[in-house]
Amino acid sequence: MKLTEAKQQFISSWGAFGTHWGINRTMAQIHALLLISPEPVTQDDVMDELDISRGNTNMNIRELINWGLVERVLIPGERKEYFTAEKDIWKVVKQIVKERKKRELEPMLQLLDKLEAVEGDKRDKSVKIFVDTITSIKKLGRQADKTLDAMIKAEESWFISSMMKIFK
Amino acid sequence: MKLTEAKQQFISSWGAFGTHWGINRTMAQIHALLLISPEPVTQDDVMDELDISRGNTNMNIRELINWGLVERVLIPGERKEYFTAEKDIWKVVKQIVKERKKRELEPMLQLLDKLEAVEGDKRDKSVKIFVDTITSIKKLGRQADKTLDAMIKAEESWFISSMMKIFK
DNA sequence: ATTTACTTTCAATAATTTTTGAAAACCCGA
DNA sequence: TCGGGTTTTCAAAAATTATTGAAAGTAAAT
Repeated sequence: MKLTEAKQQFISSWGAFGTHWGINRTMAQIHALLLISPEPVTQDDVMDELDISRGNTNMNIRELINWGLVERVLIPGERKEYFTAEKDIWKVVKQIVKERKKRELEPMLQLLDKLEAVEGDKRDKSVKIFVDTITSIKKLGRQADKTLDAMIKAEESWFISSMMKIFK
Repeated sequence: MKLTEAKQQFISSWGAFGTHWGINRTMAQIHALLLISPEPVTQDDVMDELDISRGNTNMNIRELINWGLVERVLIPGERKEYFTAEKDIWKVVKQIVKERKKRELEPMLQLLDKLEAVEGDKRDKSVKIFVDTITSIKKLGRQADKTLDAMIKAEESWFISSMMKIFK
């Protein structure tokens, strides 16, 4: 397979992959493009390469910056902005985990705390099953939260070797 | 907070949560409803409770069955079908992990294998960065694959205590 | 064999999400 | 402060995804 074709396949599947994870296709594609670009690229490069509008490109690049996955790069003497993606995949994964934890897991845990305190007699079956469900989701959620915290702090090599020990 | 209100909040946030994970809102809501229902429920119960149409209810229940999260229950003497969700949250998580691994991670790893074998000279910078990116994604992906396999097989208590050891 | 109770399908519609592109804002240098 | 290159915004349009509901399908009961 030729490089050009391989790049396109990568970009398009990374995009499809993204949609399964609540990330929009274009944002994931731009990320993929930046990941495999040796040099920083401009908005116009992205527009040309992926054939999308200026507005769309701009919004999604900004969103990637919010996620901490892409950075602006200023090239001395150049007026245009250039962009580059973090290339260390382990860092990328940690960054995504960190953001999603903050945006999704933490609010969910807060909600569960509130819901667990529902009024009612636990001898009532529907109260019991509700509270039990909430409690067990919370328990697992808290464990996940701790585990992810540790992961965010971990070095890749340390993390992987720990996993190896457990899972052989 | 009253049980009725708590239930509604749970259902609605579980639905919102689902959308961040590539699951449609309704499917997640039905799942939430079944999770907190002490007894098996019928399609009509779901329709009434969530105020959605028959067709929609039917499709999403079937999808939950495909995911292995919900089961049909036949009640002797009753003509109607009843449905019930797996209540053990650890099993639910394992089931979801198993399905998503099969549907997403495995195909991605296969693609990466193909892409890694791209033609071209690694002294060419754009070839090098492409191959390096693919290789490192693959490496992490394979580790995740193994880890998830171990998790799928694990007992909750064993799994959690292993995690505790690593992450204190 | 027909009725009745229920389930499934799917074309049409509605809702939501994404994308566009032109206008406005921004920013640097002259 | 003006001009031109660049970025950002956002209302409108397009694309995608979810939902409806009526008709078709299925199968137990009579």
